[in-house]
Amino acid sequence: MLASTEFDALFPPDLPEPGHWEERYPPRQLPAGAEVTRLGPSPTGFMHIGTIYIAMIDRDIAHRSGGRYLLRIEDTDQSRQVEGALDQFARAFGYFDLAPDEQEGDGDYGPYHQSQRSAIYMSYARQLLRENKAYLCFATSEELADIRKRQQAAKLPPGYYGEWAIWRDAPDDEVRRKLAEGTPCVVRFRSPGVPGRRVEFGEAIRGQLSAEDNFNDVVILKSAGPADRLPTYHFAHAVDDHLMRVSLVIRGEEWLPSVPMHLQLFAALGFEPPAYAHTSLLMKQIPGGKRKLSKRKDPEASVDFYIQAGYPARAVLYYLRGLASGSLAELPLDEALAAPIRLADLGGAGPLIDQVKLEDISADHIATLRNAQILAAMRHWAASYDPELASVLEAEQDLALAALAVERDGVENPRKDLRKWSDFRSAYGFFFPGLFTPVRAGDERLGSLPADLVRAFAADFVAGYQDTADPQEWFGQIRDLAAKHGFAASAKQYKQAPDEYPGSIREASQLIRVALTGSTRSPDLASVARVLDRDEVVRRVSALTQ
RNA sequence: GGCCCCGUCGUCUAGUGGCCCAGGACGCCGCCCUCUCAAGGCGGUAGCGCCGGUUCAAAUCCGGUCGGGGCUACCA
Repeated sequence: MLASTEFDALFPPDLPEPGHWEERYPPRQLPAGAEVTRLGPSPTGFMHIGTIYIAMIDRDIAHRSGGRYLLRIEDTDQSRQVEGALDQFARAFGYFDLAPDEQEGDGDYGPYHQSQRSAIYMSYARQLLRENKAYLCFATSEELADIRKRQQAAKLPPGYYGEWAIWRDAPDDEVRRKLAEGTPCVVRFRSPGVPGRRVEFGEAIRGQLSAEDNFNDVVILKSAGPADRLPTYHFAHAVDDHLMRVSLVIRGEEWLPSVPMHLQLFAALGFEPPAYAHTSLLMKQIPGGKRKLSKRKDPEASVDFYIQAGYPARAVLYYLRGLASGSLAELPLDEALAAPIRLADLGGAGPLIDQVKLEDISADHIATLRNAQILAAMRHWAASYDPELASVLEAEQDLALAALAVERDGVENPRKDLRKWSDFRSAYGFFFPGLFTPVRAGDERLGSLPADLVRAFAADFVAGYQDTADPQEWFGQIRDLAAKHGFAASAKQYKQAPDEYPGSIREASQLIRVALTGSTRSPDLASVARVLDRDEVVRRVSALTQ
């Protein structure tokens, strides 16, 4: 093994000792039982909905226990960095109201970007080197690929261990020569594990687990520039979660297999390991089965998908909460959002994201909102995602409120035709003259009714139109005209002798419906007509006569 | 391949040895309401992966098996 001074020469001369960081980041003064949780997203693209899922759990557990929930940006892979990712993170936290208690610029345990913590990682790596708990490895990617190939051929576990760990016990002179040549190297952890040995550890969701101990000499410091070397996830996890005094690490299940290795790292560094909870992965249904929601392939994996479509944040949170804990899904939304999430209630199996269920929940939620609340949310959403609609809503707020009141105010079961804000245009857009194009006779939406009949009916309707507030009376106008123009009085009657009528009262109503709403499906016509007001009704039905 | 996690209706789940020939929600189907939708009401469809074992009794405990998912990078 090289002398300490030789290792020291690999790092900046003024690099502090670990003790410095221990003092700089003292244990937190928190009540007993308080949990400190952390969210560690990587800015390698849009935020995954699973990240919001975990953030919700992180915050819930931290706050309920009197602890803190912090955000650490895990940007140790500069090559995968994506422009604008941080902005999107902020947008996502804002939308779901999951802002962390502590993050860059707001907290005593920063920096909260791993790329800015290089000196810290190097201090601890140097310490491990001096203690012979880590070593320098000069293996090239070609050599590593070759090792892997041979291991595969020999049906051996892949990895850097035993005889394959060519630099683990390399002669000092060999190491010195490579160093002198300036050959790039990484720092590897000298794993104390041996193949076949088992370890046990507790896990907050799954209980007591056991696994084969890690015997892989994982990379802890990557080889990039000598000035500020960056750590791998594993090393950063141990160092940061210790120094940030995190007590509970909640992360995705994909990390479960590396727990034995992480435990070795904590032990080698002399750190108390945190408690672990590994949430099951959110899955997507695919033809052959299911797989984890993929950032690359699945638009619904992105938080932006939910924000753009305009699913209310509370509905999404409620849905995710139900996934986390089945009993919470049985509770009404407000109660469920207020109830605690217990780690032990989380399932071990990965749930399929069910868009239809989310829409049902969302529609139910929107149905409970007051018209003014919906309008406010709509305007906020439209400002970003539908500017034309935004300006219409801005100009016609009273009309919007009146439209939203249709079959929602003063009824026992309110309309549920809004599942997300982007539904508004198709469900309510027709109320606004600026968004409505009058329908003319011959339009295919009118079905098979002869154009002449449509014109005559519309002309009669306009001529005698009474803007009455009584729905029965209002529909009476259509009934009378339907009879006059030879429509059957009921669908049943029409069905019995379809050749004798152009249609029934149903088709007659449909004619007016299409004229007023541009659609064959709409809310109660009499109510719609009241909101549109007399002139607009006449204008729209008159269009049919042209 | 090796290691790890998981396995109740199509989906999310309740269920911690008798209360379960398995309950709820979403979906789907039917009926009712009805000027069309969205709803709402009523009814229905559908599941303990399989095989052994323990037990008076198993969805529940044990073993095996099969299946699904994850990990196996100087990505996180």
